[in-house]
Amino acid sequence: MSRNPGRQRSSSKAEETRARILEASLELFNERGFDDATMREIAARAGVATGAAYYYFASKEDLVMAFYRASQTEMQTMAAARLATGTDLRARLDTIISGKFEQFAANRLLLRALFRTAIDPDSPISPFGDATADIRDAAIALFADALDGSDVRVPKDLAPHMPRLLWLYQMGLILFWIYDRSENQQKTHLLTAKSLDMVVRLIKLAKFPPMRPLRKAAVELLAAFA
Amino acid sequence: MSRNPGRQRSSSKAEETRARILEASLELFNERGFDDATMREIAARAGVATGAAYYYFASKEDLVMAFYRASQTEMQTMAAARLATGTDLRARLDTIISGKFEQFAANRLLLRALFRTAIDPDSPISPFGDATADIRDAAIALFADALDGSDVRVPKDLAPHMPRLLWLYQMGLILFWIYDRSENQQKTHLLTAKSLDMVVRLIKLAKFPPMRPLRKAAVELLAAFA
DNA sequence: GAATTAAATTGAACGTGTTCAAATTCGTTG
DNA sequence: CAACGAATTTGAACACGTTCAATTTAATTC
Repeated sequence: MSRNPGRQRSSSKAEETRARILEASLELFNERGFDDATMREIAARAGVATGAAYYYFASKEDLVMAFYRASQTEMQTMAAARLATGTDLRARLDTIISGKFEQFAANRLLLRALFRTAIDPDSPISPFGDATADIRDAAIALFADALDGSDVRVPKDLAPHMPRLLWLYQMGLILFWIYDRSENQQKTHLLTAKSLDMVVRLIKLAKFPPMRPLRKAAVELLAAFA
Repeated sequence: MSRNPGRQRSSSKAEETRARILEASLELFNERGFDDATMREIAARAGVATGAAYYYFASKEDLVMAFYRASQTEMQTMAAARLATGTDLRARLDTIISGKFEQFAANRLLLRALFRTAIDPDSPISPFGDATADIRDAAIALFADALDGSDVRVPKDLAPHMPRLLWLYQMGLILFWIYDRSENQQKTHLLTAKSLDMVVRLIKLAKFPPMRPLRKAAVELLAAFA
């Protein structure tokens, strides 16, 4: 819907209406929270009728997803640039994860709403669902980059699963962030720092013989759920 | 509201109406799922007007919470009984975890709805919130029992954190179960079996020298978030 | 440039969860 | 037992997210 119609340039008029609705919704979500912002009010602020919002967005939740998708691409370019230098794995992972939290910080109310609906498997914005596959793949690819450009050698059997595993780890941190009531979510940042140490240490340990049976079990498990 | 009014016995008439509404809601939630069961239909099946449901329950979600509260105590006592025999750690953990899934199985649709509200940090039934501390502590104590009665020796520094860690692991499995669309949730059971192998292996490995720095880091992290 | 097709926009209407003033039931009191 | 008041029950009404037939606007075709 409204994907570039291919006629003229990029159908500027409609594109602008869509942008106005999205912008109005983000404002209201962050002002009042997801539940207390009404579609009627969003449409009114964007200067269109109620139904227009549904012409451009499938649902109220879809507005949040549009924001999420937009911020993911922004993240993409941001991280790609920052990832250009340095080979230290911990620093590279921190770039991605802390970068994401920086982005999240400004839209906490909105993202809490996102996660609440996202947790429902039937929701189109479930982070594990089909509809968000593109976003998820892009995020996972970022971790693959971080690994590839680093000086750490991941065992061959584990390597193909590692990006997905790191993405899952990040999701866990985000879940913690949702619950984190500490000022500026410093608890999350502390957890990120400390757990990142462990994660990197674990990756480096993975290649040594005593870890072999554990690693094999892990790989077998990961393969079964690919 | 409607807590024992203290006059006569337990105000049998009202109590029965309340029970009828709760029963009707559980039926409909499991028949159609949370979203497709309407309050009007629930009230109709219970033989009362729509508003009556709101006299006894604060909201539609509160109906799910009422079920959760009722079934929670049953869960604990059941698992405790089964834990009486055997010293194999893996078997003991499996008793707790698989036991929980057995009880979950009958009310899958309903529990999915529950989780949706529970994930909201502001919800009174958030599994990480203050209001559910007693339930959570009981569940964690169950894992402490499983460890204590087993033949596996957990390193002293790690031991006090282990029950909470296992509870967290169980929460992860439950999250997976929520999403698991496979028949009879066999994927969850496969994941439980395989990951349980890894968990037990990791616990047994934890005491060996090469793991010491990693273990220390883990303990430090756990201590910071106690 | 008129006719035709597609895109964009409208706002009333539907079914929902929830609220609430009014009506009813019921135990208690005088 | 009459009367009072609290507990219970009712169903219309409200605001919401969402849908959709109808209308307007823009683009394309001949």
